[in-house]
This record gives sequence, C-alpha cells and structure tokens, in this order.
Amino acid sequence: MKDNNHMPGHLARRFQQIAVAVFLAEVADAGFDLTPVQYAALATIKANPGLDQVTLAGLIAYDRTTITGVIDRLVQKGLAERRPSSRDRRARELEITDEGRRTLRKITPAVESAQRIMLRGLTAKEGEELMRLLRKAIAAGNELSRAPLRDVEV
Amino acid sequence: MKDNNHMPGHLARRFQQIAVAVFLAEVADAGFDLTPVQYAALATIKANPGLDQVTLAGLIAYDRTTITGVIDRLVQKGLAERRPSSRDRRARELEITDEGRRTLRKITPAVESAQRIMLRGLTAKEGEELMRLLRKAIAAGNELSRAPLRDVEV
DNA sequence: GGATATTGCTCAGTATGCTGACTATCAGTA
DNA sequence: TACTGATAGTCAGCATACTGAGCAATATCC
Repeated sequence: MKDNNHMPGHLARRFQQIAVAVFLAEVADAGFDLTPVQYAALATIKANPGLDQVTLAGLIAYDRTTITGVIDRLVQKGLAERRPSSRDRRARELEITDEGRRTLRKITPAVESAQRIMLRGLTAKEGEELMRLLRKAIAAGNELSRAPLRDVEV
Repeated sequence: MKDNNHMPGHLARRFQQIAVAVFLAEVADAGFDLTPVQYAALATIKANPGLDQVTLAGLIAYDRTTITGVIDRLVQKGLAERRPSSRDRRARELEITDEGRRTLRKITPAVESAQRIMLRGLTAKEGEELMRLLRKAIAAGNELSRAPLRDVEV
C-alpha cells in the first residue's frame, strides 16, 4: 500500500478536517455559532434573494437532501426564511432576514481570518497555486459527485 | 463576500466531496462495500498488527470517538477483530482477519484507480504539486484539528 | 499506599453528506 | 384532457466527524 501522504483522497480528508476546525474556531471566537455549510448557504441566499432550494444547492454543490436540514437550522436560528413560491407550489423561496444580514456582516472578518489560517503554512504564491490546482481538479471531477456545481443560466 | 472559488475552505469541501464519491464508485465497481475511512483503518491495522484504537486514530488522524464506530463496522463485516489487551485492560488490540487481508488485496487496484481519477484534470506534475502543497498546509495546521496526526514514536 | 491525574474507550447528541423512496406538482404531448 | 415524465422537496436510514460526559483502568506523585 502506498503511503497515505501520497494518496490525494487522504490529503483531501485531512485538509478539509483542518479547514472546518479552523472555521468553527474563528467563528466561535467572534461569538457566533455557524458552520461552514450554514455560512455558505446564508451568503448565497443573500446574494440571490428568493431563490429556491434546488438552485441554492446547485450554486454551492450541496446535495438536495442535505439542504433541507441546513435551511431548517438557519430558519430556526432566525437567519433565513422559507416561503412557498407563488410561481411553483412545489418550491420554496428563500430569503435572508435582517438578523441574518447582521450576522453575515459581523462574521465576515472571522471567515476571512479562517481562510488565511488554513493556508498559513504556505507562501502567498503557494496558496494561490494550491487554490488554482484544486479548482482545476474540481472542475474535471465536478460531475462525479451526486451534488455537482450548477451555474445559474439566466 | 469573496467568490467561493477563492475560499480554500470551500475548495477543500468540494475536492473531498468528489474524492469520496470517486472512491466509493470505484470500490463498488470492484464489487466491494468499503468507505475511504474503513479502508484507511483496515490498511493501517494490517501494517501495525495489534495496535490499540488510540494509536490507530493518531496514525490516520481520526477522532477517537469516530474510530469506535468505524471498527464496529469492520468487525461486523468480519474484516477485523477487536481483542482486550493483555498489557492494558482498558485497551483493545486490533487485528486484521484473513478475510480482511483478502479484501485489501483485491480492492487495491480500485483504490489506486480512484486516486488517479480524482486527479484526472491535472497533469502528473500538477498532481504532484497539489499533493505537496496539501501536505505542507496540513503539516502547518495539524494541531488545529481535534484529531491531529500522531506519528508513532518507537 | 493512597489521593490525584491521566488515559482508553464508549455513549449521547448534533451536523454534514449520501442513497433511495415517496408525495405533490408541473410540463409536455398524444 | 388524460397520460407520462420530470421536478421540488421531504423523509428514513446509514456513515463520518465533532463536543462533551462518563466509566474503568493505569500512572504519578506525595
């Protein structure tokens, strides 16, 4: 068997593990209780008011069955609202609340700090290169997961 | 807010998501039902017969509370055994079974294939560079997660 | 030797993520 | 319009991961 350090899958798991831990720690230090997934969902709702859950899922590459619970928790925290759509009675329209907007604003420095910390072992140039290579690998593998990224075609 | 494509945390999640999907698909194609985590645990048990759960967790950077369930499932599938240690009655010694050894041997091509597929968008040189950068970032962030990698000091 | 701290493991609870199934609704078409 | 297929969302079930608590056993220190 190859060394774990030469298995991209193992390295992916470790890096993700650290990224989540850093995010939660920074956000907790700032006095908030929001997971990376909840943050991404909330930021995307703010940027695309009134979008439905499937579109949201496509924009951040979540599985549609995962979204349900994430939104549940955002709603329960009073950060987002879920309304029946008038155009399509199957769909729900998502909106950010004032409280959600305030939270996003206050939490941004912690989120940015977390992104820096998870790259702290790399030079700025290396960090850019890591992100470029991840983007390239992800683009090639996008369709291989159940929840591929879906750009909105308007 | 920054674009998701410039957030290392988001890229980490996406890459990990694809890596797991590819691993499961390749292993299923080969006729097996083993998760990445179960595979890593089993391979590590084989390489370190008789090790206890905490040591195993340290070698592959799992949380100790996660290990319990993983071993449960390996034992239930008949791939590993959990025995009380004679030296320390709190600890359990882990051993791979013949069935586990057979499974590992047969599954190896699928695992290697998965590692190639998750890097298929990159050149060989880029793949190496991605792994180098991930290793470097992980080394710097190792202590930031609850389950840091612990090399065995013999 | 005995109090104290530490360690190995487990468990309860919570949050992703997935598979697969189901309901309600919508869209296209014969 | 009735049929068919696709779509939006939810749910049950399973497998990571984590926090925090607890139990039993071991190590340490006085």
